[in-house]
Amino acid sequence: MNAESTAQRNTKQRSAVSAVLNDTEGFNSAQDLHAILRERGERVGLTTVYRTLQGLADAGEIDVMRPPGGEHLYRRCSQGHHHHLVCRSCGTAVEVEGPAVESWADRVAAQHGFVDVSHTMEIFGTCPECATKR
Amino acid sequence: MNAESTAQRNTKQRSAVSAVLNDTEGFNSAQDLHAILRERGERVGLTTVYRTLQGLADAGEIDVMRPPGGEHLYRRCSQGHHHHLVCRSCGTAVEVEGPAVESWADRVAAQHGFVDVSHTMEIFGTCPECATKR
DNA sequence: GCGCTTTTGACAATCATTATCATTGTCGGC
DNA sequence: GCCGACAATGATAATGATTGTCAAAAGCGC
Repeated sequence: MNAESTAQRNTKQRSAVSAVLNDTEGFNSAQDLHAILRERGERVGLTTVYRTLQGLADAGEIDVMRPPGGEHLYRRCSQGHHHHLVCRSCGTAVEVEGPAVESWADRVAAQHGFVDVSHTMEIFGTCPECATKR
Repeated sequence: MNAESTAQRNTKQRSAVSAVLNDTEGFNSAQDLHAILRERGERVGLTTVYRTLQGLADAGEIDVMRPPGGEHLYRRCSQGHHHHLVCRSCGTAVEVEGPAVESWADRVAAQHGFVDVSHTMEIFGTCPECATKR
């Protein structure tokens, strides 16, 4: 048994996925990223995109969001723990930090005796641009 | 066209689904609820279960959770806005309130000019029982 | 009771994600 | 630089929850 099973090998595909995540701004679904790679002429299988994204997510290098609608969305984000304020219309995402929220979640969990605590939070709304447009 | 299309009719199926939600404690998937109805001898189609749950969720009578894993989980909850502290192992769910979180979310969204704001939050952890067991 | 309208439910369709497995590419040692 | 073991890849099939469809079967108002 070894906890250090970081037997990750460097492959072109992995770099390609990572590169696309660098170039794209908002959240993208796995299928979107796959399509972008295709357009770029990169030969990457859909399966690999999923696997790579999972790996990156596990490594904490990208953020995953599960919006109501069923698709997983991925995005390269700044390091550290933070949450997202997402526009329902255009998908623009703003990174926000809420130390108060973190501590509140931990505190509440501790009060109930829960350990090994994590949490998820997303804020949805309509951004100024989309609000004026409609 | 009428915005007041709350033309809900009372049917046995709807009562049955609601009854099961009353009897069950934790979160249940639509398929679980359907199975329970079957065991009870109620004749309810899977489609109807989904539709009924959606309706109840829209009406705010039940809560929906989308845990990482893909299934929608439903639960009858106390009225009003609140969040859940869920055990990863046994699924026990505690309702928690966090006025601070609500106001924080609203404030942050407002700062960025977002309107029509909503948010989702789930706290995951291991409950005392499961923690001592392992 | 009657008729209109909603609801139901069996089944098919959808669609993102995961599993499969033979082939290919990397890495580390020689 | 070359080789062999082993992880990574990727085309395809499988999975499985959710949604769509539409004829038949209840509700509700009168």
